[in-house]
Amino acid sequence: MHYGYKDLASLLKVVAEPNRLKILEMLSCGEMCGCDILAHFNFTQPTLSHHMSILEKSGLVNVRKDTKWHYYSLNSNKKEELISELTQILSKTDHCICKDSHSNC
Amino acid sequence: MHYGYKDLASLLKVVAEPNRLKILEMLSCGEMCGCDILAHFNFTQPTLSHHMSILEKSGLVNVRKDTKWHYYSLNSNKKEELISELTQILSKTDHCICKDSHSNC
DNA sequence: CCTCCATATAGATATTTATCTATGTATAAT
DNA sequence: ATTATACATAGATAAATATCTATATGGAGG
Repeated sequence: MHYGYKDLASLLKVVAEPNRLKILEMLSCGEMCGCDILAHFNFTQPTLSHHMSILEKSGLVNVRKDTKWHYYSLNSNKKEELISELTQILSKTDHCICKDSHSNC
Repeated sequence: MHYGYKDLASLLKVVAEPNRLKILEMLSCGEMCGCDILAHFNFTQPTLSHHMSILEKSGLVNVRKDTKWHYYSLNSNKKEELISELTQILSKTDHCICKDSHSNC
């Protein structure tokens, strides 16, 4: 159920990039194909392909492939999961590492 | 009021590191000094110093310096700000870039 | 004054990563 | 068939960064 530090950090790294943040914001409005996304950026198509691949592998973005076009959309479940995990790790909880018997704090 | 993509990405980068996530979780339980934090990790003291410096500069962590010891604590306002900004950018809103007249999506 | 302890700084290194150019693949249209 | 379009892959490069060792700073206590 809960992510480890490494897994959550990996997911946060996906989001910790200005261009990917902008892409995610765009997808929050609805499905878009790659070429329409690309039109909003100054970088090249292989760079977008790289970013979309990272977003896809993270699970934050889904793809629907219709012949030539790839339609990308935000995975709301994964988005909620990210925010939930981040919120919990930054909040005082019972299962905090400081409540651990191995801890000396 | 709102962060730009670059600013939010910078703040997310601070959090997108497993050791810093663990530090922040520890601080969510309350104030801790550097040497107590260090005891929970396998890396060296300069490495902790590096991580604490990043956390401090980001505003996510406050420091209270009492002679030899530095007591670190979580800045709840900044934490809330981070979660709020991330939530908003991933949510369908009126000021989304897709509503921009310069956009063609 | 000298020694321990907590923290910071300097400098080096290895890894990651965002970007590019060049090219490949697959589908659509003429 | 040929050309154009959408996307992916390969390989190179420059920048960022997490870590280390070595050393400095500065307070506490004998």
